[in-house]
Amino acid sequence: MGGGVEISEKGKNNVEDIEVMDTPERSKNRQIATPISKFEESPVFNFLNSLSPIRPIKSIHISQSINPLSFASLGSVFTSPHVTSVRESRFLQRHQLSDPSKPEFSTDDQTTVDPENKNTVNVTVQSDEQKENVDQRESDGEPSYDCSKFVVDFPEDYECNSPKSSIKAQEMAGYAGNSSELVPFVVQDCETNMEGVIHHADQNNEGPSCDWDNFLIFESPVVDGREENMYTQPGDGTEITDNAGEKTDYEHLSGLYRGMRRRCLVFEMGGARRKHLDESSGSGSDASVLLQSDDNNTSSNDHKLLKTTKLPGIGLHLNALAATPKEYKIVNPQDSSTSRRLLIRPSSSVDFHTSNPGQELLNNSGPVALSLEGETDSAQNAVVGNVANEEINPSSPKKKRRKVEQAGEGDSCKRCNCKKSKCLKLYCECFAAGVYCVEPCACIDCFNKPIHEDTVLATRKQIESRNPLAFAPKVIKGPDSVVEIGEDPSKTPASARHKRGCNCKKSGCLKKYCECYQGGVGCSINCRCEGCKNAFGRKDGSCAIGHEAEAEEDEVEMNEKSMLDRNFHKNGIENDHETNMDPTGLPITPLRAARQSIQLPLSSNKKPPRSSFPSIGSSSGFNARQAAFGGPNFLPPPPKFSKQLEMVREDEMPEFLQDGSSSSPIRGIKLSSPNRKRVSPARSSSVETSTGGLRSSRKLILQSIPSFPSLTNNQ
DNA sequence: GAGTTTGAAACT
DNA sequence: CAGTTTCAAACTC
Repeated sequence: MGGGVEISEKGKNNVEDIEVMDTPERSKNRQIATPISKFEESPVFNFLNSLSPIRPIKSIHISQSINPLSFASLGSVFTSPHVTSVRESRFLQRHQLSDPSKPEFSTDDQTTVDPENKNTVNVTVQSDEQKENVDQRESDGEPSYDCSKFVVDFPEDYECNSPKSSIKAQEMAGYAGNSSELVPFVVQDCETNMEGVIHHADQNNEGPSCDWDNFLIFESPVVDGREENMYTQPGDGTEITDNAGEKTDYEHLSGLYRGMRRRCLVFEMGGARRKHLDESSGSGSDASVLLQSDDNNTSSNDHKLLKTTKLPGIGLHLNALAATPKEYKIVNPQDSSTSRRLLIRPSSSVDFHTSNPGQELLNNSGPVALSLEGETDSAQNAVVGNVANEEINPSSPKKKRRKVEQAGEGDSCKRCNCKKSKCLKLYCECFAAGVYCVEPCACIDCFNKPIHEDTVLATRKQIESRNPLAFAPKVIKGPDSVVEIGEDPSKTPASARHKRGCNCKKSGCLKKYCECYQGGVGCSINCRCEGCKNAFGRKDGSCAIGHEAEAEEDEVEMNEKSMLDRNFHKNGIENDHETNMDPTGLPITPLRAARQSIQLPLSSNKKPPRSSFPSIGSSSGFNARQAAFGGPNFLPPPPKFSKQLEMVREDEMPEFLQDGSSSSPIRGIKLSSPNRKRVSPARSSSVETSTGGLRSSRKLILQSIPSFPSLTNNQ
């Protein structure tokens, strides 16, 4: 991408430049949000405000803001996966953060994590809050991107943004449509944040610097002259290096800064990075080493960042998410578990998952993150080395799995036991989830590893050719769980649905055999199940829990579908949101990484769900569900599919953009015949996805529709 | 831990 | 498209 180039060019630019680089979301939010200032005064707003550590300076558009996020960058989404990735990252971040259960959140001393958490305080409120934060940031001139998380915590303390930012943000709104442009922006946002911080530090060595020190725990050996050299880029370096005398203090900052920027870069520019990685020689054994070797500042930056954050899973993938609290603290970059990468192709479409800066920050597996896109040979090798264990030691898969489960790892971490499929079929959870198999896996003859990237990608393509939505999330969650904040929490969110529906005959949709149940969603008319007793909602519309919502949803869904169709005809864009999947097949893996979970209601399982989702991704949906099921204690097994829910839409969008004709919303709409045995994935999925999105945010959708025109216009 | 059940995925 | 087979997870003992 040109993003890299732009970045370097703009590197000099300080806050101002960065500020200028408004994120697409931001711009959109701004556009959409402005009218919504009225929400500030709403009780909900107040509530959220109370929850949020950050003081809302600007009006917060709760409901609408959500839309922007979810739909937000239609243009961007369509245009570039990168942009979406960023957005996705937000979602991920939110979810992760949102989960209260996680130790991370609970601990105050978490230097790196907590800050972020602050950013995304409550899951239920998350989107709103985030928006608030975003708004604030916008108002403050702070970049809204995930990469800016660091800054986010310190918004007040570190107000590096120049007033110009707000003004420029508007200007930037025009960019929303252009992905290529957006990417750089994102990167810059990251940089900007950091720069802003740095500037601030320069100006005020005192306060902020101290905080940063605490915040930034740079373990990385990398902080040395060499690194300095590596990182010094035009502009960036200047700021950091300018204060030679104070260099010591800034090293951390610079490292962080660099790391952030790199992260952005990395995610944004998978291809470039990949190249670099390939070039990098190899000390492949250690991912961190690889990173360092990486020619771009980015790699080293990430490395630093990763180390700095010390949170596992920075790259965030499923692995990262899966990491147990312990793992988080003990982050071992080399640990294969952490090193799992999404099976994303270097291509843009894939980048989504990589782009979860937020998560990355949260989760430390920096090297992992790199590996995601990188797939560099060396990187691969490094990863491979880690992964090799899996292949070599397939023994006691269940044991491992259980162990992991017990450890509290969530869905985010897939662990398969494939023996015959070579982990190249959808039978393999890892493969299906778009992630490489990792150590915990007990698979045999596994080809789902970075080493076999080509094979994996080829296989993926093949499968996708067969079923474009094969890798799409099976359960579709509402555009934003937050959406339903206003609704009665006791009701089942019903924001999620299984795209294709299940075909259960004996399990009564009460066991994890049922994808719907596993995904924590109710069965719908799309299901061909027999004797459905799904606790989340029965096919017939009755729902053991929150059936009201369920039934309501169905109705709404139908209405929505019709609405959507109409709207689609008009705009032709909306679908994109909901429909994901890159035709190329590059998944949305990143999204999957998110694997937010909607937790199952009391699962019959005594054991923790195989892929028990750590509480990381508690989504609003989850919360609602939780409430519905009886509160915090209720921890249903994490849905296997929910993982990808949030990001899905965005991911899917590109495809539609590319091929709008192929999946017309209309076509999809009438997918569901109750009795149909199998729904053609493409249709059903597209439709369902759209509907799913609608459901979750049906109210929003209606609202959001109007906003689209503006977005498109910008483009 | 081994074996069974289940339903999705894959195949025909 | 329907039926069958394969597969691996979920589950039971």
